[in-house]
Amino acid sequence: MKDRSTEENILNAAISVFQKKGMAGARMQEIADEAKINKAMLHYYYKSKQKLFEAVFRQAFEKFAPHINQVFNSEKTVFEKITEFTDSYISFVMENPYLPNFLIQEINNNPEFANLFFGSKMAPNPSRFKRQIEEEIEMGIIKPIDPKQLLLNLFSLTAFSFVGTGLVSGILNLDEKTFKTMMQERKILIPELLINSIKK
Amino acid sequence: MKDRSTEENILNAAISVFQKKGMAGARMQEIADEAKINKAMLHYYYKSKQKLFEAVFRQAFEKFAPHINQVFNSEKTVFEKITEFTDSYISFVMENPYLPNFLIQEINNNPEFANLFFGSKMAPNPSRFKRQIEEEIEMGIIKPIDPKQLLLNLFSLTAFSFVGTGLVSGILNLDEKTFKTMMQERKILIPELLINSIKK
DNA sequence: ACATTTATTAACCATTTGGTTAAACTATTT
DNA sequence: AAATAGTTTAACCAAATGGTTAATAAATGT
Repeated sequence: MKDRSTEENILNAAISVFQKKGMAGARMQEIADEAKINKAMLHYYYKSKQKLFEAVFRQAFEKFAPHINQVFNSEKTVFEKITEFTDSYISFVMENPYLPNFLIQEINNNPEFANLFFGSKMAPNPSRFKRQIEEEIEMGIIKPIDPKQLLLNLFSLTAFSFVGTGLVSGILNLDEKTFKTMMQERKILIPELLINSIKK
Repeated sequence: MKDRSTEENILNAAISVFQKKGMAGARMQEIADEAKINKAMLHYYYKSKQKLFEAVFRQAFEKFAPHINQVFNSEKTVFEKITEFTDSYISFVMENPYLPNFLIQEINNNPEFANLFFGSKMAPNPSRFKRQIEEEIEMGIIKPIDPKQLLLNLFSLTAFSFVGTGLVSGILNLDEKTFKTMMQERKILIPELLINSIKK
């Protein structure tokens, strides 16, 4: 952290606190402390906790959406998309480990609010990808599958480890180092698993 | 809900509220309202919010652990375990949709507290299952794999849909009915996917 | 240099929230 | 039936929390 503007400092502190504790668990005072400024500044730049939360949520959503859109809207083949998504998404999440959990949590807690984002232009749209799957099935490249199930498999396999870190590490007895090694291995393992299951 | 004892009513109300809103988001007043009793009763039967939360967490953990132990400690083959876990776990979670998310969330938020449970006797222990995998590999039934990765795949594919319901439904544009249909389909789809990937 | 706008702070305020208390009400015991 | 123990409630309390204010400091324009 360099010598950023106050407003940026606040947003960064808010990202850190909100993503770890969620809307309900976050405290304005803690955000102020982390940003090393007076609590009143939070309200000076962002009117309310809700508004500040919205800024954090928007930032998270905008960081996350491109990874999905890469799958939905690029020119690559399905196999390439699976491989590249897995790799880039795992790398991304390892550097933003709280982000997927934060998005999931707050979307679950406040569906109407989340729909503002799913209704917007930047919202990922799966229709093109669905068409692509149908085409590749017809061309005999991949076996018949429900595109939704394939996507759900892809998202599950890549995201769950991070969302459920604590539970997973608890059940499997993983320390942090083992966990990270496994995630690197999964960059190969997941595409292998998914591609093998659909290739003809 | 019949005409249970007050203490049971409180616990049920607490389960409902805590599982939906988490420790931080839950309000004692809301639990009292849901149990249709005075807020002081919560403290009469359970000393504090923390204690009440612990009762809810314990109940959730005790409901959840057997599904894992079924995989870890039964006499079945690996293939049978994959099939049976998927089926029973998806059924279970469809009836307790907030439970996995609740566990994951609170374990992430409070790892030291969670370790009390992972350290206890009822805590799932994967060592027997790991040995079984090694044996079946040696016997030529399944391909060489890391047991931890197999388990992680199994848990990811079954649990993520429920933990990330909102996000998944948002991205894939699912209504509740489609979601439920897909989950039924996954009882077949997931074992197929996993077994095919490891059978020799 | 002076005035004006912008940024920042310390002190406050109102509401929410977990928790307590004293009194009332309901069994249960003798 | 009186005494005792257990249950339930309304009213209350203190701390935490989101938010405001008024005064001050810093920057900017003239």
